[in-house]
Amino acid sequence: MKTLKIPEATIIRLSVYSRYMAQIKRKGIVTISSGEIARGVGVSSAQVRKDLAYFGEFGTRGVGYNVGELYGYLMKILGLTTQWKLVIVGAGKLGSALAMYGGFAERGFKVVGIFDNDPRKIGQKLDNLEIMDISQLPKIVEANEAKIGIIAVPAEEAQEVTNILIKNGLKAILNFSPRVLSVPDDVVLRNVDLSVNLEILSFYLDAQKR
Amino acid sequence: MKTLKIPEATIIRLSVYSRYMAQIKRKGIVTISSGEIARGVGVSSAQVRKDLAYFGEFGTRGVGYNVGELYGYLMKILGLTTQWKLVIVGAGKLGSALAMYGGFAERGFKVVGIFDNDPRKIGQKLDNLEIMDISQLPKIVEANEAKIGIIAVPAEEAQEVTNILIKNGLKAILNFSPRVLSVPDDVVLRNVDLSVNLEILSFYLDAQKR
DNA sequence: GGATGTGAAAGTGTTCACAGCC
DNA sequence: GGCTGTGAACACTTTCACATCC
Repeated sequence: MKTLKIPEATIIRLSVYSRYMAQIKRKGIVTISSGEIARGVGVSSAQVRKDLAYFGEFGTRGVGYNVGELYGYLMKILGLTTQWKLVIVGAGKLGSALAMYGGFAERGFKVVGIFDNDPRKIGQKLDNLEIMDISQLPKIVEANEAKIGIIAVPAEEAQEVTNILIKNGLKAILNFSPRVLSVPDDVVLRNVDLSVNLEILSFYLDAQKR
Repeated sequence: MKTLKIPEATIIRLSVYSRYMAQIKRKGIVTISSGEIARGVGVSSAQVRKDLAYFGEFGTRGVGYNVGELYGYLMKILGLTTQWKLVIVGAGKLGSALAMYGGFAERGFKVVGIFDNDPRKIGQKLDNLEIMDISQLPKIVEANEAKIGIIAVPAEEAQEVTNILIKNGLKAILNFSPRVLSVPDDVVLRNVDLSVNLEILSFYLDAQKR
């Protein structure tokens, strides 16, 4: 395998391809071409082949890709053959919804704890998960070997919570707060900013009128 | 104003700048340089200046930018001087949380309706909003002049719901379902895929071990 | 024949570095 | 002197087009 710098956009598409392959696999289709994948997920066929080429040669010339095999390769590339444990900090509307969201389990992520600092919330149940005081976080992270933390607290508390997560050895953070966070180089950070997404729509809607 | 093609990454950053300016403004700071903005949001100062230069000359050489003015320009560029009305389809965990999420109102977005097709959910209240049958959507969209639709239904129903939204004249769609949607050219679509984001973290976490 | 894998070309976005202005 | 605004250089990503192989 060559060690090139892989574009982040490629990783995003690989995740999309993998889900598309799961869908195709369920239909019982055995073979698929880059062109068919491309049409299914809305990119070019060359793009599909280039993305896959970063990681190896998975297809057969003149034929295409074996659906089951390709799915397996994609899951392995994405690191989804092991189950990742994650914790959520912030048990407001968003944090609670994320804790109960079924989509994570489907792809092998397991929520092992949700934390808050509001005494009125501590002890409440979300499905099978009890909201715990943030002071319990170190114990839960260690016991479950959680590696991913989700931040669903208000902007003002986001950096503080981030520091706690990092101190407890978490190496990946998904930030839902509308605040730019600083993290050390060895921690992966992704921002899912709901307002930013609406504002992008606003920009293009408004632009249509100009 | 020049009409260049503006990178989408620029729009995302403008949204981030605008929120940072709101924060700075609250502190009572009057003037700020591109370098200070850059440090605050984690980009380069040249990037800040280039992004702004697409839309005009807002600063004063040797001095910097007036915080209040720049904030106003950014809000105008982003189309946030008018209030956008939006509807949410899907009143599951995620849709319900979004309906009650305070962050939207803060930036001038108003949820005017939430819809589902599950009879058990119809009539239930989320804060002041009653969950309605999807058949009521056309009426609500028209009465409120809603322009934005949020999709929070399972993957299988996502394209169908999208078609309904488009038929009712919505021009912008925020898709939370893990499905690639097709929309006409005049409809703006953004995807917020929670699992994709976790899978990107998974990829980089796994890569650390290699 | 047909679809992959891949260098080369085109296109897009970011950084550099400095002229211009306060 | 200091900071903006911007053309030019650079870096990165996508598309093209075709040799390669089943």
